Amino acid sequence: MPRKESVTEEMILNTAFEMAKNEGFENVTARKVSAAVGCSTQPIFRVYENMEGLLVAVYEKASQYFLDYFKEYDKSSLIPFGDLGLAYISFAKEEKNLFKLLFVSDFQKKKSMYELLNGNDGNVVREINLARQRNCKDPEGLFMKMWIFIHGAACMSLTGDYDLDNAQTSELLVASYAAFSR
Amino acid sequence: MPRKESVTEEMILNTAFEMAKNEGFENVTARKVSAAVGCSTQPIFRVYENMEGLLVAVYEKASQYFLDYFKEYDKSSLIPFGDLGLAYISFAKEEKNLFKLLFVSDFQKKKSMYELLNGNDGNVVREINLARQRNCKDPEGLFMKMWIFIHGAACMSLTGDYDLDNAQTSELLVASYAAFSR
DNA sequence: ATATTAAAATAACAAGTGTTGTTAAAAAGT
DNA sequence: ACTTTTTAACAACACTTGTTATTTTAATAT
Repeated sequence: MPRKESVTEEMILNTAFEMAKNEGFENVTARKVSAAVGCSTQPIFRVYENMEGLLVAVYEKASQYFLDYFKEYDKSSLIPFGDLGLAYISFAKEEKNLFKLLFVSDFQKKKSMYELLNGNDGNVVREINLARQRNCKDPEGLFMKMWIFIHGAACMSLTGDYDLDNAQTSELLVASYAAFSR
Repeated sequence: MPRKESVTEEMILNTAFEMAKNEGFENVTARKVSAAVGCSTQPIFRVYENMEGLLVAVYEKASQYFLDYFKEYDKSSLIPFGDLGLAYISFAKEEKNLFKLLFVSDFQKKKSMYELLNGNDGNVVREINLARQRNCKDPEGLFMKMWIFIHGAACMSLTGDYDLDNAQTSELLVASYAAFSR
């Protein structure tokens, strides 16, 4: 006897996510989402308790999107942190809005950088172990230095102050690994 | 014959700047500024054509504030880019809101990172020349690498992912200079 | 067919934003 | 005193935000 739902949680979340991706997280508003879905604001508040609920869901989807992005990424780097770093910088360049949300915003429910990077597959731990296998004496310290560098390049790309392509970035990471790991 | 002005441009700008510094640039609104000044919104629009005019003035004041901050900063680093880098990271830690405005936001009227850093005194050029004097073969390339690293540390401090004090940071910069400059 | 019941639409509220008439107030020349 | 001129306040407009009360719509069981 109840009316069949025509606006699903999936429709709302996908639309809100695309909006965060294309127009920025701060532009995800109830009215804009509902207009894009093609409904009133009401279905949003049936599915989510309030806007914060939807925004948390968008954030979660964004973090999963990043992990999937990395999983799909070419894994041919010769150095530890090379693939992860190249994917990270490339993600910053290609998905500025999502990168900002995940790694530079002060969104309340944000995970720490390490937690998000590591993911369920232990991306960071794996790379640190790889460095250890290569007789690096302080793999954690190496990770710290490498990641400060990688994060710096990624953040500079957001403001247009970093303009190297993937091949050049790859060389740069190899050079910085060589510099830091002696 | 004119009525004496009781709300000056200086009062408005100083108040708006303090607000950007303490509560964030995005919270500088006409009503909040006027409430803090203790007047109506009217004087703001007498002095500035519109809010963008005030915001640009706040931005300019913030960039001057950064340059003054650097000028006052301890200049005892033994390496090129050491003082500038340490001041930059320290500024990011102490003045998160202003740092975000100046170096990570997408404010329309923003200067490029290099332009702002260099300032009127040629801070960057001076450091690059210092590196050249020390027989560095590619001082510009060294600056790029060093600054990617420095910017990375500064940005990570914004999100709580970098937690070294000034002494540790100083050591880190010396180490990275040693690594990059061979 | 009709009653039931949940979904969706409509419309509104309250709070916030930039901005702009209009009006009151005050200082100074006449 | 009176007029001129500038400043500032008040109030309002038009807009956006999250949220919610009310009404309409649709699907099904009876």
